[in-house]
Amino acid sequence: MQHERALVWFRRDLRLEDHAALHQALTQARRVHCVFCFDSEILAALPSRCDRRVEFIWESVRELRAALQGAGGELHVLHGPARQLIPQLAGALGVEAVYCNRDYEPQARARDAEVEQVLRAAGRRLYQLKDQVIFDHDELMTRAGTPFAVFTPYKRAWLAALEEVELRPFAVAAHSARLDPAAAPATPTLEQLGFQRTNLASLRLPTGLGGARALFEAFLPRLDHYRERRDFPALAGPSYLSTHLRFGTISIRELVRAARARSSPGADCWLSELIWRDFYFMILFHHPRVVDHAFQRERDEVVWEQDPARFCAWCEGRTGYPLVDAALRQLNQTGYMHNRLRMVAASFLTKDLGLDWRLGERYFAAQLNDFDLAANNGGWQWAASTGCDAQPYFRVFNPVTQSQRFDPQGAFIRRYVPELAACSAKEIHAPWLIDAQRRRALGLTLGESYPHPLVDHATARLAAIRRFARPAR
DNA sequence: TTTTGAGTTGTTCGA
DNA sequence: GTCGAACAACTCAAA
Repeated sequence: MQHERALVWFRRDLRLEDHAALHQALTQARRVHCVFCFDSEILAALPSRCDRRVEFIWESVRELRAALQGAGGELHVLHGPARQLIPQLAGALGVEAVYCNRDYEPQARARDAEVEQVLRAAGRRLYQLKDQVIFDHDELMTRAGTPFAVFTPYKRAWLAALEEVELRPFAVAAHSARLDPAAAPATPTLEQLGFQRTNLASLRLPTGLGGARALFEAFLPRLDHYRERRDFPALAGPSYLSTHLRFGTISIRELVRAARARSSPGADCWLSELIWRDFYFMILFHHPRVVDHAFQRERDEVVWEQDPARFCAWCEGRTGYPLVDAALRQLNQTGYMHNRLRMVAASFLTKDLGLDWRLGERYFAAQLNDFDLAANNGGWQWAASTGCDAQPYFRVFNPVTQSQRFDPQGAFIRRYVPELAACSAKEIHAPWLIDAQRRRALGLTLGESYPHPLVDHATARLAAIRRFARPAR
């Protein structure tokens, strides 16, 4: 036994099972305390006091606390600056070590480095465990010893390495008697944190461990169909686990085990998406500059348009392109956007409107329940053709073609753009092409009941390609 | 060191 | 409607 007392610091890993830091602490210490801190520095930076993510975390923390109590332990729930409160609590409890799961975002790394320093000055240790990813930033390297920069070779190396590991769950139950049950103050209310209720409860996004379990169980029978269904926003193709993966209410290892247990094209395809997640964490760790710069340095020279009115129309789902508008309205109303639509929306902002990818990235960051810096940044830079392994710049999505291909009946558009609900499946993708008489019959007045298209796609596409083309040599 | 093969998600044009 | 080529070279990763 290495330590008499330890403290497990929960952050984006709000579960009890298959939890690396908790498992390690229970293995190495006789007495284990647990803490979660609503970090006032993070909360203050949020754009709104009405934030589904905060409510989701708050609900999940309450469930985690109940689960810990059920297992014979307790969860200290703090509110304030984590980099001060965590070392303070470690001191008050007299622990020798603090255990947490590693975070890859630049700000979190800075915070953790500071906490480690303060703890060390007081003679305590901070252990950071691998838990968010299957393979850490330094575990998969090219033969030249450099980090991968292209997905496919990374994926090959990742799959080869997966063959060599067992991915056994980090069991907690065996040592749960070591959890310390000493009472802790009540969990602050949402109001005390400075936040209001949102429409979270009305969404199909159950919170906490139980919510993650329910979504996972519901997805398993669909897993084998993932590949055929995932691109159609009107279908239940994806797992809808992204927010749970973001806040760690389910373990990535459990998902990978499930994918590996099947051998179907659907399971392989889904596993590939999980590998993208590891890939972007790795990229962010090695290249923190991508947070506000193009991964491809020469793409920082691209001159973007300045047009706040158009940006605003995009945000509000008023571009006049039905699928793009449906996508943004889905985001605004629910905090979720289907992955296919994230690409369509990002392509439209950066290629059709010629606006800086960082604007869209920050808007998504503010709105997405599942917002994760690494994946969001990677996805935006892919779509904007500025990233590592990005889409070639001349490959520009056609918002009408994408609409016809991936929402052929217009079912998804009708859900979020009701003013077009009466249009036929043929008409709904490009309402400006409907002739005047038929438009009157539909009660559709462009510019009034639904906007004119903000730009002409064919023209915008050529402008986008020019924007990226290098000057003639 | 040099060479070789390959690269998430697409669109348009012309035959 | 269907098909293949062009889009534009460039860089990465492995042999």
